[in-house]
Amino acid sequence: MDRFVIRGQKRSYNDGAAEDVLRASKKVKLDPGNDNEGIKEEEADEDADFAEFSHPVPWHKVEAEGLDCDYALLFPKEEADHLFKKLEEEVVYLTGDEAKVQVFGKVYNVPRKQATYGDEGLIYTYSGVKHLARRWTPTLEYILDAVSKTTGHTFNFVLVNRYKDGQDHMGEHRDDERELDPVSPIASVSLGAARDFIFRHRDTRGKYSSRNIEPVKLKLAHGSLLLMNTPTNTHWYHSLPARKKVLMPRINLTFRRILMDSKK
DNA sequence: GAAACATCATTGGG
DNA sequence: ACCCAATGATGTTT
Repeated sequence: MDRFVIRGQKRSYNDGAAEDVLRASKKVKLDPGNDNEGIKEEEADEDADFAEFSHPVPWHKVEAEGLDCDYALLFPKEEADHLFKKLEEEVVYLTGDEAKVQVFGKVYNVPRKQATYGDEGLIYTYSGVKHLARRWTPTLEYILDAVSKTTGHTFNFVLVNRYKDGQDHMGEHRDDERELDPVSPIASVSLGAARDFIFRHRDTRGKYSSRNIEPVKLKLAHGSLLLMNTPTNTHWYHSLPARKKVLMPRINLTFRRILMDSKK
């Protein structure tokens, strides 16, 4: 299977036909089995959308007030299958105290598995606990490379979250840690079981919310890439809700740019 | 009708 | 001021 060789291989969507594929697929439904409001089917400025990326894949703009995301299928199924398997072999998840979180005085296991990888010396803070990033594995480096080429952005860190089935989930939060580069997008790669992903505007939370803005609901497919651009993460919370009918695992990689010498 | 889902209030130490 | 997860209540959807 040499086409999965790490680095230096031509990607299947990068061949001569890519431009035609790109033109042909103006509108891809993210959630064909579900006719809901999930994605706004905007297709006004395809050219503008694609122009900013050096590595053309068919992007789909997801927009709302203060929300700006781009969604694309980055890896074809075969390759996504392979990458998932390799990550299952390579990724070392946090255990023990590092896999626990304290909420209202009680200690819980986080309802998923987490790992942090990145450039040497990078530290990620989750819920008050600092985690030293492990060195990149070959597969993570390969995916990092694909994401960088596709988005035109560089990243020096990835948070890996593994959801063993639909019971595993992540509560509503923002990725607005102080150590993150505020102008850099966050790139979220999904492998394995497709899961619902929900954005909620911060001003719609709670009983006496000041605004009435519809949530933005996506289904993150196997092999997909969701780019969350600024200022999405300052105005919108997101969550990965439990879905009891999902029986298979999902691995999510969120690539970030962490400021190295953050003198605050 | 039952199960799943959605939303809110409640719980506090760091 | 905010974050993090579970639980119970209540309402809605499938």
